[in-house]
Amino acid sequence: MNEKVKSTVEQILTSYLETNGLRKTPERFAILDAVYSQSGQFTIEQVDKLLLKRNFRVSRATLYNSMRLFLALRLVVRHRLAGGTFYEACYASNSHCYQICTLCGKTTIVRSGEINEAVEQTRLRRFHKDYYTMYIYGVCSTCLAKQTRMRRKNQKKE
Amino acid sequence: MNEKVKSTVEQILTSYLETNGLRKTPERFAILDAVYSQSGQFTIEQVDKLLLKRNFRVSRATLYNSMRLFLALRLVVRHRLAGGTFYEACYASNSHCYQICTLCGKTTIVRSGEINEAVEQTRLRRFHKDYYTMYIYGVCSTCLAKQTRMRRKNQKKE
DNA sequence: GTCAGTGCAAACTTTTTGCAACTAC
DNA sequence: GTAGTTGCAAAAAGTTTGCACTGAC
Repeated sequence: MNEKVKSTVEQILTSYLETNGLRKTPERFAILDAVYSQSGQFTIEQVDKLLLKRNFRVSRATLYNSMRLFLALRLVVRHRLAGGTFYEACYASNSHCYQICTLCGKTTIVRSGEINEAVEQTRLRRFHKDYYTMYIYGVCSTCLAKQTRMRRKNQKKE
Repeated sequence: MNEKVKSTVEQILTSYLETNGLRKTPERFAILDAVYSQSGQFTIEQVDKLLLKRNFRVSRATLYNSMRLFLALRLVVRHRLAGGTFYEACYASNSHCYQICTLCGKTTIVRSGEINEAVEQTRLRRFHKDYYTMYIYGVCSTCLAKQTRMRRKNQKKE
């Protein structure tokens, strides 16, 4: 993640902490930086490892506390998928759409104006929309190819 | 859930087990029936409780194994939300859209032709679409009203 | 100096696993 | 009879909590 984004989210965190009378601890900023140094989806474990590599030790509790804070500020999103819990830095994009392969678990972000539009258009009853998360499940081309190959093999056997 | 649906899903399970050389154990059918006796979202715990009420004891392992089986057959969907993990009976409707209140956690199913259409229209790269799950986050009218009342109160104080 | 925040370890929740016993086929 | 399944208990994974200590303000 580039430095400009990092300084922007740092700014968001700073002003949130200040206006709410919370403390600007080095841990929070170190964790935020580590989060925005990840590419794509990552686990709590990976954040911890990166921090250690940078010689910054934090406790599990602090790590989870900070992630919960970032989650509330929507500086990260959390995905609790079949393969486990993953986080993702998400500054400035509130709604998200992913395609997930049900065979290998590979997850890719999808950008679709049509879907955005459709959600926008949809009127919900007794509800004020804020943002959405969508998971489109299916089979990626790699797994599809494997399946096809498999089937051919089995047919030859018979 | 009505009896017709129950017998249909039982049928689906039966034929799956038969064609795959798996066993039609009483546990599997008891659990499936309990799942389809729930209304709306439910937890593993609730399924267990209903089974106990019916004098049918199953181990945790069997419960989870069966749910995993039903998940694969798409007789249930699993939601791993902030408030915990919930399951939902879902025969014959593959894609799902929910509105979730980020304040009280209330979840309601949304039926939107527009969204279905939009997903249908969206072309994904190197991916064969199957079904989707969408969560629209926001604030429900009840919580919205509470917030508004709260604000008025605070303004009066000042 | 004060209190929010941290580290630590233990607790807790949820889910999985290994193994012996059981049973559907 | 023989695998596929189950029950049990222990383990694993993921997350929270209580408490003493620390450090940002």
